Amino acid sequence: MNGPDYVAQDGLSKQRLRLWVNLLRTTRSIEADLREEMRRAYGSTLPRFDVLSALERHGDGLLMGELSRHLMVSNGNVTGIVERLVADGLVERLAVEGDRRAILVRLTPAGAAAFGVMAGQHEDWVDRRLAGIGRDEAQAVIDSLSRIREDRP
Amino acid sequence: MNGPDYVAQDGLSKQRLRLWVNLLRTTRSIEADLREEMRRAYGSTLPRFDVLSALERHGDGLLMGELSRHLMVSNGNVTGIVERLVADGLVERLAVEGDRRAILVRLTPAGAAAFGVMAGQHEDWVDRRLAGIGRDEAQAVIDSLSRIREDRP
DNA sequence: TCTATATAATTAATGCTTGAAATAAAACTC
DNA sequence: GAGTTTTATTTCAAGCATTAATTATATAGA
Repeated sequence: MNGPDYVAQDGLSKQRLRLWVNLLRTTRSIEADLREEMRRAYGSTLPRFDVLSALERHGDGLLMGELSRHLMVSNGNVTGIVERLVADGLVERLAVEGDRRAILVRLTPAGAAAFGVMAGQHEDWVDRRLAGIGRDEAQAVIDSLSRIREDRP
Repeated sequence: MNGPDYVAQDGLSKQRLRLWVNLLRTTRSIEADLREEMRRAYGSTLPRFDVLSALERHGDGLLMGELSRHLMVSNGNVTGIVERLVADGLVERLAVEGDRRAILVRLTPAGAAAFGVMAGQHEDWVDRRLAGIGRDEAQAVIDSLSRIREDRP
């Protein structure tokens, strides 16, 4: 707690804070751009896209709880988003054989079609937004971020 | 659009998409942890902390619009958060000499004191959450993120 | 089997967030 | 200096998000 050790520790903590601020600002900036495009092009939102995307990757459907864990958002949140997607006919709720508490959520054909169109465009928006980043640099950042997530106490 | 070029381009776009997904998941994970701590320790929220933090860095106060740009959130959003902070006595609104449209927002002494307590703790939470990242690695990620933000079209 | 506990999902209250419309004041322009 | 445009902020409606409480069902133990 004296001399160079303390200074080094203090500087490192500040550096990590800078990293966090950069992470937050960058994510917000990209998210704002994608939200704007999604609204302009499809009159839709990112949370809706995220739900469709998760369901696309799990063609057999997901339980509400699984969906909530995949998206890292609360249970009650998913209820509302799925409700609106059901109202738009993009998603359907199915009873689960053998567990009457559970509800399976799945893309409808219309939902799969809508997602197919959006997903390509979405990838393109991201590609343009990250145009300055090459393969190796991307991998390096991915590795750092993965470690942060796994290091969680 | 054929052979290795296409494959390379395609792979890079997918890689950038992976980078974006990692960015989003990591930021959400850290944000969720910080929100939880902030709620538990101070019964407060991150958006409120962000406003106090911006005002701390600008001791003379900020206009609503400047605050909104600093935080990268909408104008109407700031109105609501500042309103609650004013109600709690942490922030005050002042008329601006020479422009009766504008409103200057500033920390009250109570707000400065409250922020002082929270800021140290906040830095510590971030430090622990990013404990696996060293100085050079942090700098490398910061550099990549900064470039992404500056590359904005 | 009865009861206690755990799990799946929804509901409710509150706060955050956006985009668009409204208000009001300042700055231009003719 | 009257009318137009721009700027600063708020208001509003809708959707997103969280936590806590509730409902309903399933599981485990006595």
